[in-house]
This record gives sequence, structure tokens and C-alpha cells, in this order.
Amino acid sequence: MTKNLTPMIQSCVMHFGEMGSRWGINRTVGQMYALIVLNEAPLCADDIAEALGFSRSNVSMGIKELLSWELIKLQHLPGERREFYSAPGDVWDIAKTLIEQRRKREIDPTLSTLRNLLIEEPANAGEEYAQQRMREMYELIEMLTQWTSEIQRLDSAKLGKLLKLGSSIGKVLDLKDKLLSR
Amino acid sequence: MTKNLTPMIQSCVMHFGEMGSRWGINRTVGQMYALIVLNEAPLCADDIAEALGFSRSNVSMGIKELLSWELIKLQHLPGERREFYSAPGDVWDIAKTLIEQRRKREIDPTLSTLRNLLIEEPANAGEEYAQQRMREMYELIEMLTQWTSEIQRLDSAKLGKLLKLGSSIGKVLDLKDKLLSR
DNA sequence: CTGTAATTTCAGTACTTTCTGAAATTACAG
DNA sequence: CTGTAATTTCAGAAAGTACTGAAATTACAG
Repeated sequence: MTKNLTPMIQSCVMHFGEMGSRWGINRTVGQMYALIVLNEAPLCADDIAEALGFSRSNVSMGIKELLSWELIKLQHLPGERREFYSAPGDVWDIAKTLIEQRRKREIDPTLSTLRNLLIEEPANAGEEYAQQRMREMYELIEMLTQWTSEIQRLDSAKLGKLLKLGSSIGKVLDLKDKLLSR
Repeated sequence: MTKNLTPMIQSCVMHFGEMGSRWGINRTVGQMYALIVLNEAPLCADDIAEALGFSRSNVSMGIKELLSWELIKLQHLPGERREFYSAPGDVWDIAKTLIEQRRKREIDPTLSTLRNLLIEEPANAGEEYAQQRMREMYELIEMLTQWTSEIQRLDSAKLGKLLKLGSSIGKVLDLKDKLLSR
């Protein structure tokens, strides 16, 4: 397993494997993705299988999953019959996709479940309390989602500018408070 | 299993069980937590075991985990020998704890790994490229973490105010841009 | 078309995680 | 202390997930 990888890339790949498994992503898919991201040239399934020592079929499933998350795209290389895969060149694009996909898979179903439970009539005091908490959750999640989607709308240039300005949300909000209270 | 739960609470508990398993949290711990959050009165281990139909020992492990995440706190009820557990009364406190804990367990180790790999001298062009991407990741993650921790500093009152004002980050940022460019 | 390379599917196995019951430990009332 | 209630631990069973190799399918050069 793990042929032809320098220790540096090896370490990074392994780390993202471990991290992947703490998210929904499984360990081998995490490793595969790190490998693709860290490699300038697109990779084909055989490259990945060889570099990480996985079976060809496992790589095939991993690619399928990464494609379904829209984290890699397929491309054909001139003179090559095999299919090659690469990650977006901009890290912020990757992050945006991850956020977006996790929202779709985790947040949206939760909001929908809560919404359905909130329109029911509470049958007793216990349900009334439960509904109150659900309502708070619903509002909080919705608000955080809203904020996140605002941030997602920024392109990396703007994001970088904000970073370099050293602007923190706190300062921005203070600014806004002052502005609004005049 | 699942005794004495009304359908409404049942549904919510089950949903958070499913969602929990998509996060690092396991299904039964997710269910346990939903139950505790939705219940106004603190619950003891037996209550939980009975309500959800889990073994007593499973509940004990779940409680241990929730305590380690600081998502519940232990309390003694007058005249009761058993130990009772409850979740914070404010949903935003729960969310802040979740964000904080996930940062500790997922983001911090990643930042530390990346930092270590970035101080190494690249051995060839491939490593140089890989390091460049790692640097971009590092900076992005650090920035998002910073923003998140700013938001976490807000208390729920302030958060609620912002929500009700209908303020979106986009608008706030536009405001800031205008302010700064004068 | 035909033959071969590339990819995907899938049943079975290996591995990991979760859950349980029994035993051990701890906590405390009397 | 002693006895009992409450909790925790832990080895093994059960459940769930990931991985593989073999076979099937697809893609395409000639």
C-alpha cells in the first residue's frame, strides 16, 4: 500500500483520511480526495489505486461518491482512453461545495422534520414545552443557515480581502450597531 | 422499546438519532440527547433507558459521552438518590458548545498537522504544489474559525436581535464597505 | 462488428462500531 | 460498618460499514 508518495503528502493524505471518517465521509474516500487535491495533474483510477494501495473497485466506488458530492470533476486527457479526475483549483470552491452538500444532507431534512412537528397541535404540557424548544432550534438553524449562505455567496477574492483587512464579525457588527443607532 | 413517548416527541428523537449518526455522534446518543433537550424536567438514566428501550449500560456510556462533550450537566434532585441530567435551557448555548467541541476535535488537529507540514522544505515540484494547496487550506480554515468564534461570542439576546432585524451578513458587509470607503 | 481496455456492480468477507448482560465498583442510608 | 441501590466497566455478541475479487457491463480503437 501507499506507493510512490513522499512522506509529506503521505502524512497529509492519512490525516484527511482520519478526519474524513469523523465526518460522514469514509476513511478511504477522504484519502482519495486529499490525494487528488494535492496533485496538480488530474489522476485516473489506476493512479489512485496504486498510490494508496486500494483495490480498483474500491477506488471506483470512492470516485462515484466524490462525483456525487461534486467535489471532483471528470475529464479526458488527450491521447488517453482512461478517465481522469481533478478537484477545483480554488480551495474556497471546495469549501463552498462541502458546506452546500452538508446543508442539503443534514440541515434541510432537519428543518423539514421540525417544521412538520411544529404545525401539530400540542397534546399536553410536555409537548408544548417540546415544541417550544423545537421552535427555538428551528429559528436558530434557519438563521445560521442564512448567514452561511451569505458567506458562501462571497467569491474568494472578496473573502481574501476581508481576511487581509483583519475584519472580524464582531467589529463589523459593532460598526453596524453604531450606524443604526445614530 | 420507546415507551411512554408521544408520537411528536418520538419523531423528533428518532430524527436526531439519524442525524447524529451522520455526525460523529452515534445514533443512540443522538436520541438520548434529543430526549433530554425536549424534556423540561431533568431525567435519570433509568428514565432514558425506559423511554428509549436501551440497556442501562448503554445509557451509562451515552451519558458519559454527553458529559464529555459538556452537552448535559449532572444534577441531584432533592430526595432522590439517583443522578439526573439536563441540557442547557438556551438552544444557542447548546449550539455554541457543539461548535466549540467540533472545533477542538476536528479543526485544531487539522490546523496543527498542516502547520507541521508547511514548515518542511519541499523536496520537489510536486511537494511545492502540495504545500501551496495546504497553505491555502490552512488560511481558509483559520479564517472561517476566526469568524465562527466571533459569532460564538454573541449571546442569544444579541443573536435574536440580529435575527429579528433581518440582518444578513451580506447587508452588513455592504454597509461596512460603504462606511470604510467614505 | 470484434476484441480489448476501462469501469462498474455486487455477493461475500473482513473490519469497525455499537450494544448488552453480568460482574465489579461506588455511594450512601440506616 | 452493612446492605442495598445506583452506576460503571468490560468481554463478547450483534449490527453496521467498508473492501475485495470475480464477473458483468460499457466504451471505443481498429
